[in-house]
Amino acid sequence: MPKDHLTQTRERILLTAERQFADQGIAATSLRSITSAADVNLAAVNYHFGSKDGLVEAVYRKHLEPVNRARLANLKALLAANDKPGVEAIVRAFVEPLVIQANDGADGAIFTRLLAQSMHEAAGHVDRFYARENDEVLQRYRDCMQLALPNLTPDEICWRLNFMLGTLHNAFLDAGLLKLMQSDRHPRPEATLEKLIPFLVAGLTAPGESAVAAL
Amino acid sequence: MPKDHLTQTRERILLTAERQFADQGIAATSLRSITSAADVNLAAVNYHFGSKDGLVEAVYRKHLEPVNRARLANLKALLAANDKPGVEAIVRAFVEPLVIQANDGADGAIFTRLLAQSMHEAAGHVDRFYARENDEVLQRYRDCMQLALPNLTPDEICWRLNFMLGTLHNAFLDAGLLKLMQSDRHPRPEATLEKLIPFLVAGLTAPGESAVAAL
DNA sequence: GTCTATAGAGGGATAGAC
DNA sequence: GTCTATCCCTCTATAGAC
Repeated sequence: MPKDHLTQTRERILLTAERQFADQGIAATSLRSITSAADVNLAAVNYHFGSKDGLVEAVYRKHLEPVNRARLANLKALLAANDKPGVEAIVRAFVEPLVIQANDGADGAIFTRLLAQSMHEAAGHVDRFYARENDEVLQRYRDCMQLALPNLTPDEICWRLNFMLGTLHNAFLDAGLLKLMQSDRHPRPEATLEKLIPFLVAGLTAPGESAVAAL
Repeated sequence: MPKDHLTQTRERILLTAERQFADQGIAATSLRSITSAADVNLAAVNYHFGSKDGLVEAVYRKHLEPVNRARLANLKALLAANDKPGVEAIVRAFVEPLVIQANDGADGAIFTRLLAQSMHEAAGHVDRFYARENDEVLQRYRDCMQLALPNLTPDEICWRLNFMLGTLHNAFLDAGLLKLMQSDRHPRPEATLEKLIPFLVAGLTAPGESAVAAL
């Protein structure tokens, strides 16, 4: 019994929704707009996802869970192979899953754009799910980063991880304002990654307060 | 004839709007919500601003124009005093107006949060105004940054300015995910600035492609 | 310049037939 | 699992009295 295309409707909604959410924002996207573009019935959203919020959470879960699983696995492997990993290795362990995700089929790159919005739509739908999902991952990376950068205070580590997240999310936002300034319209995720790594590594390893005070 | 409180209604709308836009996002904020919180009549928005879009643009104009004026003035002063400014000086010239703005009265800090959303609501209201307003400023800073970092390709300068913008906007986003990780709930803008500068300067001055190729 | 009242569009959700 | 039809709500914008 092939069940494959029994879920076609559900998948079509999901694919169309993530595209429109990323393009227009979640609040500005109506279920009617999604279902008509996906060529499915309006009521199907509520049947398959319960509500608009349910659909939003499904979109996030679909993409965010694999990324965070990979981040945790990478970190574990890194710590198993080396009891004091370098900063660049840690950054790559965190960022590469996002690049892999961005290259995953036609819809992967769309989600990276959506991700950039997530930090701001905090007041709304995502809030609890998104924050909780990321919290564990960030705590582990914070601890590992502290190992790699013992000269920085825990406080400073938090600041810099926070900066890194901001940089990261905006970097994949379809090049942000970059397109206003040059010709390269749609950089591949790998190209962005290779520009990003030196910037992040240098920022993270910059001399901190204690180093300045030591002068 | 004191005209001061003849514009009270207009000001109240503006103040309430920027707060709610920053908290909930523009699309998710209704004129009803604004006018009832501001204790003014619903129709007053259309009288004073023409439309919701008009109100949005007024909020942006109010805060963004002074910031960008200061950025251009700072850059001009910097180039007048020194024909090859340092990276840190350039970064400060760009970022400090934002900090000053964030400390401007009760509503300044609110706008910095709104600013972080602007890169993502591009599809909507702000688009043309916000992009055009920032474009000139960014071009001048790009040119100046190229002077300070002659080893980087123009392409690389653009990437890094873009990264800087992402970092910057998220940094003032009410500390983003930082609050999940530690106790310091509402860092002052100056505190954020001092953490931010070393991160940005290090990232911007990191060795680039040409430097790597030279090895 | 401020108000009430309402037009007119569009939103999410659901009941019930198939 | 899919569809139509519809309920009920909220939204922006405006007309017109004061």
